Amino acid sequence: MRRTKAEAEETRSNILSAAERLFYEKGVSNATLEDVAKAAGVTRGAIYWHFSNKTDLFLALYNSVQMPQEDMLAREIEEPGSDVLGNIEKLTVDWLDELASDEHRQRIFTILLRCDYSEDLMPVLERQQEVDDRHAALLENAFAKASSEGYLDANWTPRSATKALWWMMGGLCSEWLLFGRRFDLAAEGKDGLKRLFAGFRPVTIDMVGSAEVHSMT
Amino acid sequence: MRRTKAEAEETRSNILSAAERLFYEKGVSNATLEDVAKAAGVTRGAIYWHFSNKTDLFLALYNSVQMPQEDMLAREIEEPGSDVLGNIEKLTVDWLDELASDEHRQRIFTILLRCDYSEDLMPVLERQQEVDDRHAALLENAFAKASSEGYLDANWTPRSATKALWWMMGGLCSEWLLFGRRFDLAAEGKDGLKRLFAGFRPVTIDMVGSAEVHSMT
DNA sequence: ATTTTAACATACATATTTGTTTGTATAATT
DNA sequence: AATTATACAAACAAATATGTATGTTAAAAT
Repeated sequence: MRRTKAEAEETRSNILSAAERLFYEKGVSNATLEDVAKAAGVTRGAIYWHFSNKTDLFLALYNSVQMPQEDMLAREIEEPGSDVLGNIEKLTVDWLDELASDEHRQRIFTILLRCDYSEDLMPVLERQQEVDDRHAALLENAFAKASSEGYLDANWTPRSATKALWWMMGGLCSEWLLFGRRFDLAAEGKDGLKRLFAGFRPVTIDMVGSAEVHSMT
Repeated sequence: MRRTKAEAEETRSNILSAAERLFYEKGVSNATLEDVAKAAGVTRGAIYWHFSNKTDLFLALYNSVQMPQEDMLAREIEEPGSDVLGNIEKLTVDWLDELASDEHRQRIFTILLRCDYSEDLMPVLERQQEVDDRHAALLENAFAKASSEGYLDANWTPRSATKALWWMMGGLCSEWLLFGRRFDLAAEGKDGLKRLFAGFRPVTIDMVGSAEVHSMT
């Protein structure tokens, strides 16, 4: 039953998809390698051939998903003179759209969210932290640029705006993923972001007219 | 070795605390009942006497933490004429303070966040959802009251404000709990909430002065 | 055409965890 | 004071998952 290299690569990939489905459905630690093997149409022998153990399989799965478009974010910031806040907002909304339409990514993120990280999975947590930190730093740079150009309302600092956006995105996606996707992520997210970003932009005189003016109490 | 009723109740509580610590440290599914028993200074016999199995123990632990102060929120809304938005903000900040100073609650929440919910734990997830929904509904009521009294900026609706606040709190607490509490939850949370709530309040003429006025492009 | 080796399947040995059963000392009951 | 039921500990049985070792077949290599 010796397979050609292409076939072997296919079973490897089959194992990975099966692992993704089962880790997602039963949780990483509740899914057994026997389950994964059966779902992939192979025996554990195949799994142990391609991966050294469950942790290794998990790490391979984790590495198989390419993380969000940092480069895009970085490039958007470079673009001079354009509407920086608008760019950030668009990028964020796009990211939500992608997540909403990519079940693969949904499952991976869900797995990452709700797996309990025992000691051997710590590298995953740490790498997640790294990526997050870099990402947040880029965001803060973008907001800093917006701020220096006068496009950030005085109420916000680059750092606070970054965090508000970050936390809102985190809460939004977590709730959506963990609680059965009970709402339209793209639509609701877009709406929420629109309002949040409206708050980021400086207030202009003509905006005040529409609101009732309250006297200070 | 038959113990008095009080002693028995104490071992039961010891088991619960040990379970809390170990579920927190190793994750629910990676912590064995033997671990818990050892940590509690008993044998598994004691655990099986007080609880029927691990799931039951987990549920008991979950039930032992009283959920956030819905009643307080409900009462605050009733209070007439007062600054509703201010009340919500204060309540939220207080909630963060409590979480920041209550390690017990921190561990419970962390456990709930990162345990993978296999089928037998589903009741927990569902109850969490229930509580969350009720809580969110109360919040929305409060924002609706604020709105009807003209205290909510036109940019926001009760529902959108609720969600923005909800998601931000969720993201904030999740990041803090899951990523090693790397920042000052109470301080940063308070700051972020201050800015978010500033955006909730209607803009008044005198606020515009401090900001540079940009011409419309 | 042989030989070798890659890509698995199969079988096995072991460790781990769980659930249950039995034993037992003592508090509570009568 | 004798009995009973409680609150466990200790032992046992069974299931489950893991890791490894061995077998097998066909693709490559020679």
